[in-house]
This record gives sequence, C-alpha cells and structure tokens, in this order.
Amino acid sequence: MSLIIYNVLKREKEPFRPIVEGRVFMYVCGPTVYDHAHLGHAKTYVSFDAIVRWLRYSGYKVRYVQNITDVGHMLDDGEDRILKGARRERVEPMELVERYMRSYFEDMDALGVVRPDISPRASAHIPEQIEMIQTLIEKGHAYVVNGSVYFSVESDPDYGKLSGRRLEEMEAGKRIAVRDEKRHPMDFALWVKAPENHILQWPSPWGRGYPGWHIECSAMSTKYLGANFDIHGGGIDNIFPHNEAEIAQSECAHGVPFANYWVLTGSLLVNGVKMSKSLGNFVTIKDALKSHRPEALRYFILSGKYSNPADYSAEALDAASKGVERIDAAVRRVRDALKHAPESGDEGTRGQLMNLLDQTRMLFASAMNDDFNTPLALAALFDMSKEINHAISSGIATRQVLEQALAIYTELGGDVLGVVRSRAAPSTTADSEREVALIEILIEMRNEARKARDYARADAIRDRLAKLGIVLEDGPKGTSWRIAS
RNA sequence: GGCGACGUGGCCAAGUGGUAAGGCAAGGGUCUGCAAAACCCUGAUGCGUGGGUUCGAUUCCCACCGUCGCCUCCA
Repeated sequence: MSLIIYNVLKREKEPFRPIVEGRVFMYVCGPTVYDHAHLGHAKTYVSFDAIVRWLRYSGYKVRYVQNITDVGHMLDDGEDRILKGARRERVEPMELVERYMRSYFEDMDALGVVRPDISPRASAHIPEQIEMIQTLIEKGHAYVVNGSVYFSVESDPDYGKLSGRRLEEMEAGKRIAVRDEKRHPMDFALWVKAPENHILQWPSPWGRGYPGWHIECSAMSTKYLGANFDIHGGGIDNIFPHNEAEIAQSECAHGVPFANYWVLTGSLLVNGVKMSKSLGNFVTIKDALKSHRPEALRYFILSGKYSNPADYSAEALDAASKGVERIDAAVRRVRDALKHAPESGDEGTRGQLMNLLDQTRMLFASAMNDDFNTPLALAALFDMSKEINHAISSGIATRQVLEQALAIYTELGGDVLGVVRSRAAPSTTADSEREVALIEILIEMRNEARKARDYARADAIRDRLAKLGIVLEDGPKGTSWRIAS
C-alpha cells in the first residue's frame, strides 16, 4: 500500500515518490514569534505532526525542518512585526523573540507535537540569505535600488504557478501603494535598506539593512534540505505571496525544482471567518488548554481533513472532548480486561477477532495513505472500539486479542495521531500515590455502605468524589475510578 | 474583478458512477440499588438549486445560489 498525496502544485493527488528511497526531506513554514500562538497555528502544526508521525510510522526516515521567523516579516506600513511587538512590550527585539519562541514550543510540547528536527531562525541565517540574494542578482533575477534589493517577477516565467495567478491579472487587484523604486508592482523585497536608527540591521553588500520575509525560507530550506526536496508544507493562507515567492527565489537561484510536493492546510475559522491576530477573534492555545485536554484539541483538529477549513466553537471543542473520552474509555476497558483475561478461548471466535484487528490496521493505513485522511483513520478506531467493547462484555476477548487491541490503540491512536494518552495517568509522585490510596479507601468504604444497603451514604461518597473530578464506575468485577476529562 | 476551496441527517464530518462511514446530540431498551461506562435499536428516499450525460449521479458536465480563503498583515 503506497502513499498518495494531494499536491497543490499539480492540483491533483499523486503517488509519493521520495527523492532518496526511504527518506523524506520536509519543510513547513513556521510562525513569526511576536505573540502567543492560537488555535489556528495549532491546526496547522498538529496536522503536520500527524503527517510526520505517519511517515515515520510507515518507515520513512524524515528530516523535518520548521523555521522560526524572527525578522523581516512586515506589516502593511512596512514596519517589522517584531519591532512593533518589542515596542509594545518595551523589550529588546530579540528578547521578544525569545519570549514568544519559548511560548510557542511550550504550546507545541503541550499539544504533543513532536519537535522539528531543525528549527532554524531567520536572524541566525543572514549570511545564507545574503548569499542567495547575490546569486539572484548575478543571474539577473534581482536588482539593487537605493540599498534595497528586489526580486524581479518578470524575470521568472513560472511566477504564479503555485497559486494559479498571472501577472497581468494581479495588477488590477493591488491594494498597497507601490514603492515607486520597484520596476514592476509585484516585485518583492529580498533585502530592505534600514532607516537610520532601525534596531534590527545587518551589514550587506548593499549597505546596512535586513532581509525580506520570503527569502529566509528559501535560504534555510536549501541549507538543511537541499535545493530540491520532497515536501513543503504550510497554511493555505500563505500560498500567495509567501509560498509563491519562495518557489520563484529558489528555482531562479538554483535552476532546479524546489519542493516536489506542496501540502497546505485549510484555515481555522470562527463563525465563518478566519481566526487571526488582526481580527482579534482568536483563542490562544494556552487558553484552550485550560478547559480541554491536549488530546481533545488534537481530536478536534484531526477529525476533519487537514486540507479543509474547520470552524472553531466552544461546542465543537466540547464535542471533541466527548469523542476522545469515548476512545479513552475503550482503552481503559481493554486495560482492565487484560488483568483477568482468559488465555485461551474458542478458536473460531479468536480468529474472527484477530481478523477484525488486522482489518482495523489495514483500514487505518489505507486512510492515512490516502492523503492523510485522519477522520477516516479515527473512524477505524471507533469501529474497533465498538467490537472490542462488545467482545469484552460477552467475555470472549482472550489475552492475545486484548493485547493486540491495546497495541493498536497505543501505536495508531497514540504514536501516530496522539489522541490516546500513552498510558493511564501515571502516579509517580509521593502525593499522587497517597491520593490514589485515599481514593481506594473511600471506594472500599462506599462499597461497604452499598453492601449494607446504605445507599444514601454510598451516593454521598460518589457525589463528593465527583465534585473533585473523580468518577466512579461500578462494574461486575468491582469499582473502578478515573479522573474526569 | 481574478485565482482557489467548499455546500452531505439537529451539529461536526468521511466517501463513492450502482444506491450514504464515523463522532456529538436525541429517543427507546439491556445492565445497575440508582448512576456512570458499555452494548442493542431508531433516524438523511436523499448528499445547495436547476438542467444535462448515463441503464443508473450525491459522485461526471453546464448554469445558478450561498459560504469561505488568497490577491504583498496572519499557520
């Protein structure tokens, strides 16, 4: 079974053929770190996390590079976002960058997003960017004006191939006053001359200045992945001008194709419009994590296709929490059942169940291999849960079956999608060990009350524990407990 | 205006030229002292609207309506 990817560059699904057998070189546009990350960022990076995890699970050796933009990302008025943020918080630009870069990694760690293999910073790759700009000038694709350097879009016949735009058509829609030093209104800055007292500036062959936003991704992806690499990812909202500019710069400088596959994620919407900083309609990841488990946020994101837009609402997140809880409950039951599972059972039944589990793995794999169809992959886990629950209820699940089911939850639900916690909440600290013991004492007392038919007392214990977020569940084999999600 | 995406049961969301996965919510039932969890049952004669192609379309084509993204602020 082989992987098929929807390639935005071709506008169609195509089989994935890596440049080097067994390896994947992948770049994803990272955040500009001038403020806390919100759920829109979470959608993109959780989506790519699932993609990378699946590639690795499939046996590929992946090098995953995701940049940190800490210079060069301009606002409409030409001011650098980092400088504006630094002024707002009255700190050094690099202090601001450090603050929000840490915040970003904290959020990603909390969401269980596996860290990229390399997280290069734009400000740490100024020489590489300058070198690339020089190459572009030498090859006639860029020109110097008053200490700034612009990329000449007319010098690139392929310009617009990713976003499907043509230069002639774009001129009509421009909304920004064009700097008259540009030769063509669509030309974009590779290097910007710094005003006198500009805080962020570096020496260059063209005088002191700072790099444009797009060139960093070209320079850094080339450095760590090569001029031609496998997959380039990002949010669809950056398809133009950013991704388009990356392609133009890279291909004009190196004369080889840039990324072979373009994988872009749909935007996160709120009430039908994009969640964004500028609209102020955003929910930070930190805030969302105050009321929802990371697995619930991941489930919310992965229950739709990465390429489609998703609509955020508090209700949607609640529904996701319930969904993830259903899987969790099933995993708990399997773990419990494993404690007293029969070693052997009816051979025919056992074979049927093992078949079902194989089927689950197959369905999951074919879903993920079909352009990373995570919602369909999740459905495979739900279908399995239903069958396994049934098998446990009717006592026909043998140890072998349960172990295999648990392996599926752990590997596919946990390692690949990250919606199943890797194990039951660990109780490693002294405090929590004591807490567990106390809960067990209370359960014992309650069960004594139940035996004595003192239900008022039994219910009181259950209710009070529930208020603390501890849920009791009475089963045929005793009472179990869990922390409410 | 240009480019792109989308419109599937109350909500979310897969999918296919041959008769609609899954989740949430709802109703009924089994289990339980009561719950919880779990399991069983119920629900779109229809997949934006109107045409067309076809033996047959939700799936292909055309038109229209609506929503969203991008067109140098944003993952």
